Amino acid sequence: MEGSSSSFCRQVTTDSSLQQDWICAQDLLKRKLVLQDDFTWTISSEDSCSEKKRTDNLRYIGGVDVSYLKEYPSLACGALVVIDAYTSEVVHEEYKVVQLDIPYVPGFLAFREAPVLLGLLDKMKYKDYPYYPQLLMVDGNGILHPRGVGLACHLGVMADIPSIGVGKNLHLVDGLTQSGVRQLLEARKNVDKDTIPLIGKTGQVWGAAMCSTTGSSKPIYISIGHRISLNSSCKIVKMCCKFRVPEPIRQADIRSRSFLQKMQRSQLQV
DNA sequence: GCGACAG
DNA sequence: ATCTTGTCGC
Repeated sequence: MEGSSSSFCRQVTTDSSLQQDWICAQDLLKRKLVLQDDFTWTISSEDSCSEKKRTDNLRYIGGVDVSYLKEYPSLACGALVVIDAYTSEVVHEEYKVVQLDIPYVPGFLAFREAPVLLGLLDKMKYKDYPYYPQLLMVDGNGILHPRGVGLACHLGVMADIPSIGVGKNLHLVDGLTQSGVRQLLEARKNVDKDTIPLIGKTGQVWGAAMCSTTGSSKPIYISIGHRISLNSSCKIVKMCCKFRVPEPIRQADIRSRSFLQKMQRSQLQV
């Protein structure tokens, strides 16, 4: 039948009028973005900070991620962890298991993952827990996005918190390619640079690619989320990288996955 | 027209 | 994103 292919496409790509709504929402969010440093704390530059200035330093960094199970693709676990930048230890963790009916569509990740994550931030604030994060690190991009408003921007604006986007894979935008970026990084290694700006064919700076650990060839992709500059973003991410993925996101990733799997096992035994 | 596409 | 074991190396 002639209608079969179009209805199949509609299933896969999501209703187009819904996507128009999403684009509209993203355009509104984009107007509220602040692309420069807008916070009161300072970034601890190793030991060069005096004892009394320490209290003004960035200390509590939030990391968020969402995990899934293959068996139940619509089941998800959102996680928010807070890391003490001085010790790298987790000082707070929040989880929420939800059913997600919104599919993952490239360019619209926020509409799938933001609600549960915003709920976790709200809960921390509402319950007046200590360690409410001063900054949010997000597993997903900031302005490195087809319309310049990725998940990290979305969360930053909605929760009014400085945020940084960290992608493990490059979102292909404005002519950027993985291979092109890697070539540039390879060339810069000879001059002791592990971070390069991501400049598209239009000249736009979308973020930065960083080889975050010594000797790693696979970069991570950093972009502004909200209320922070790219420079500060890179400094902070670098500061958090014990491994390739910065600790706040890495812990959110590990713990959300294990939370979901523990839950699955206990359900099976009942 | 075809392929590519964060998590 | 998800599944999965061992295994190579510091």
